[in-house]
Amino acid sequence: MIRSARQYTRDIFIFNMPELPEVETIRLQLESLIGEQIGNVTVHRYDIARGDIETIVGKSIIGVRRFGKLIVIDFSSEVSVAIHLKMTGRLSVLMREAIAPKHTHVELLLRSNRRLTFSDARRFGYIQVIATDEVDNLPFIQNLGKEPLKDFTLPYFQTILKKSSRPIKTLLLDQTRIAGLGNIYASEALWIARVNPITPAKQLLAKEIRALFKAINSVLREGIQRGGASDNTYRDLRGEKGSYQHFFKVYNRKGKPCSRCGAPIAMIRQAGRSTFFCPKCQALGMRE
DNA sequence: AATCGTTCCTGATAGC
DNA sequence: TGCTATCAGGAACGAT
Repeated sequence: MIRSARQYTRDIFIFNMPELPEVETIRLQLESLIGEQIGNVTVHRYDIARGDIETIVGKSIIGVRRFGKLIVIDFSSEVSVAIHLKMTGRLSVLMREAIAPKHTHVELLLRSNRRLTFSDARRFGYIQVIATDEVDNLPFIQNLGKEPLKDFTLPYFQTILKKSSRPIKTLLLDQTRIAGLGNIYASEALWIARVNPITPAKQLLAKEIRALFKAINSVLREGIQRGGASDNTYRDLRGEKGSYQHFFKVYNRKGKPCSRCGAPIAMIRQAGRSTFFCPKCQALGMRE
């Protein structure tokens, strides 16, 4: 396979970005800040801090919600902040005098002498101030698909699969269909369900759909239980790693033996993303 | 309406 | 050692 004029002999460095379990881990930890009052706000980059973020000074945190991979912190006086970490965004709670992480773009000084910082090397993420009653109208939330572990049901899954000819892996990553799945958990769920990632969605067999539905829910639940996956860059609110990376069956395991059948794990590219799977026990089966 | 390709960005890496 | 091209990916956006 010719990828470029250059041959890469070593595996490429792969970031792992926050997906539903990682964002949920952070959301749970942010709940410990409920009741905190914002003393001051420092913005280092206004393209990352959208809207008039100074309006939260003096307000108290009253709740933390999650919509797919989007975090919403609700403050008193009907003000909210929507935060998307995208690839390398990170939220950290530090003591007042602690050195902020590299690439810190926004700092919230809390009245308890702690700071909540938003840092992001890639700068794809954002922190956006919005009226609480406008949160549900955010385009991202308006277009978001069903939420796994909540209202994502088997009949809904069957319906969206039947309507799509896209490769199943690509469909799983579509946030307007299913909220919160990313590259890791989509690949892992497909391995568990023994479904080939390039299978057109509408061609999945009934038993494959049921297996995949169960696998999506189980990988996300286990991801949350393990505090997310820190294959590389992800850290939680306290700067600590999750442990789900130790349980990867396919993700970032190119060439390593499948734990089920021993065949080497393959890596392909789909819609510009890397997909890891076992070519033997996730072989494309017979379709009518 | 659904799907696809491009874009944003920079740390890590390999090759020279 | 230093320089440079390449690559990773969530989701917005434009094109088909």
